[in-house]
Amino acid sequence: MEKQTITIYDVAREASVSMATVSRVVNGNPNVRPDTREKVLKVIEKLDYRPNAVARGLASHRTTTVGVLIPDLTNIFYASLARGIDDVATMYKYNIILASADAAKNKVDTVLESILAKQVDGLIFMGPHLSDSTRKELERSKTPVVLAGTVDPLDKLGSVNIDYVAAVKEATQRLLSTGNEHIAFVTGAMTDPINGQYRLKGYQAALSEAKIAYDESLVFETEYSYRAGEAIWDAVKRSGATAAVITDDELAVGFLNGANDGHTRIPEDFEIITSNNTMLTEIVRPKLTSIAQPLYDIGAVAMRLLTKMMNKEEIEQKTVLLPHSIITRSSTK
Amino acid sequence: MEKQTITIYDVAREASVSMATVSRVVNGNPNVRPDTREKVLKVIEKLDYRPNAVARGLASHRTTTVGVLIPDLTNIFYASLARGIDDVATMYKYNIILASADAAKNKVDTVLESILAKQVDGLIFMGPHLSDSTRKELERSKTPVVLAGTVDPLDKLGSVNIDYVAAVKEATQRLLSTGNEHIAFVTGAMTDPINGQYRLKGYQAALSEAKIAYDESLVFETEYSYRAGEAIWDAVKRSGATAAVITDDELAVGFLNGANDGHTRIPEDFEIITSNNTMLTEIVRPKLTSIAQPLYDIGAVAMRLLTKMMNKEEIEQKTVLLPHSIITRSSTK
DNA sequence: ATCATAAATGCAAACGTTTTTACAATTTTC
DNA sequence: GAAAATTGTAAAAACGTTTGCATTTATGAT
Repeated sequence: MEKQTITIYDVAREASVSMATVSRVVNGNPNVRPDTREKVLKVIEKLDYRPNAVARGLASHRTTTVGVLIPDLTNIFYASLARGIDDVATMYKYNIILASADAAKNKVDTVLESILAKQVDGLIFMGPHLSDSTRKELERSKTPVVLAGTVDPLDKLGSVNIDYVAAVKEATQRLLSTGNEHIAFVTGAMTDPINGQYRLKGYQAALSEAKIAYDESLVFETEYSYRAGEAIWDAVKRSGATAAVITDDELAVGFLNGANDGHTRIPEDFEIITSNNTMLTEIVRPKLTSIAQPLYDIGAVAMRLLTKMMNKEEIEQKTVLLPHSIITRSSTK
Repeated sequence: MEKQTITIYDVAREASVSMATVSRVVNGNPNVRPDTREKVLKVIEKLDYRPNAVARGLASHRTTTVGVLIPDLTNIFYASLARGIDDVATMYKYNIILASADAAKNKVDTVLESILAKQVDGLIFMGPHLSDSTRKELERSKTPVVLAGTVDPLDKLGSVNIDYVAAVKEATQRLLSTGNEHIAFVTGAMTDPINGQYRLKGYQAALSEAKIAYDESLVFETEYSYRAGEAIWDAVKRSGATAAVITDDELAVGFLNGANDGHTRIPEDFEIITSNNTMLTEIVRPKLTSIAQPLYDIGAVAMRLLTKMMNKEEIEQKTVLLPHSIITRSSTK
């Protein structure tokens, strides 16, 4: 009663051809006469033969599997990217080994190791921070890697993003344009390059162009979660800010509700711009003005880029910047 | 420059032992003398040897990989289950091959086939409906399967759920208790057993016990999405209902905002109970009263159950019902 | 010491494919 | 009609492990 599997050998025998020929048929190799192909296909059908991907992977050194590292499955931002990744992966016949790796918990390297052991053909990395040890691990494995929705400050790996500097600058300018002089910047860990090196720069650039002094006490560093947003509202309000650029929707939504529940009127008394334009921005009241990133596309393009790398195709540019915009809703004047 | 990999053979040679011994060391087989183990470990360290999981899978017929089918990654309900699954999988050293398979698009069987080809040791199936062809495919593969957050009307496969009949019955009773006589039931496809056979039954049971005639025109069948909720609000309102039981949070949130934007006061003029108690219920205003399902746990327990099946351990019961409750918030009186 | 037993190791055959090589059969070319 | 080129097929060697079995070495009781 054990898994008695039909192998390529059974098919070969039954069709009176060699295993090699069956393999060719299965893989669409043109060097097979139409009638033998036909004959083999008949037998495959009859025996209901299914190639074993593991054996195939061992023999061919290709597993048609890619690893995907995601910090948090339940964060809509990452889930949206993942959907783009998944769709394109399926399109190109790749399976995805997904692993969530909370950077905070130092799980990344362990998880990565287990994924690499599975001989994935490529890897997509989401999440804000790529540690040195992770980078080293990746290099040693020589597996093609693309970052999705996160930057590589060393600019060595493939990556797909929007221009975070410009986006945050525009968002800040939008708030400046309605007369705000004290604009808070609420974001995640500054050690993440995307925050500390890119977004912050955009924020500062906008202020500087408007001849407003950068005030560190208006920068709030917290984590990306609803609760964190609720929690930080009071502090931001007390800082004297009259508007905020927030870099994550869950955070922004928590923040907004903190304001709502504290009876501050949005946008009359306080304006908010968030950054990811996920469904959340439309669910809350007032709806949130947001930087619009093409989330699905970032994932999709990242995966597409990865397929090229895995095929060793020529890559015109390994850092792709997708367009962004600002969608005005009701949390700004 | 090609991937010159260190194999078990290299380690064996360098440590002057046989491959078998190295294999034993790597796999923690106790039949190795401490000092040889030590010696081998040193060499492994020195050569930075990493076992190839594909070869391992071929030789041992175990891949330490499980397949996970998810209908929609961006639906927080499923994402929450997935997180539970992922955590437990990691705990037991399994990797996850994740595939999203929109049942609507008939992708399920194709995707499933590709996953099974990868020789996964087990499979977790989410999503409301298990078609006959899918079921057949699963049976033929003899792969252990657990359904998470969905029922098996034939009661053949493992599954982890709450008692959907009781939960919806209680939710309906909650609405009856505040005097509602026309309660709408807003849900997904009735062809999905979880809706047509379980939840509906709970709804009907509550009505019947309250001696209220079941009125089919109060049952609304739509899809699980924010837009669908917004869209259906008017129809429900026009039906004369004064309250609704809704079986998906995104749907409920859309519905709520439809009501809000149409200036119906919740809960004064219309009461709502939703079903999944995701973060969304706390994000909207008024916050939504909800059936509370232990989402993370459903996923976690499902994965745990699957590990037992994969180990061929004795299973006390293959259908697990986890406790539920009703969390009262502000969308009910 | 001696033998029986148990523990540690090695040998070599799987595992189910792909891929290389070689050759036979066919087709093309002149 | 022979030589050359092409095509179709088979045989066998990888791929990097695990594992059953045989063999060697250690252990302990006599």
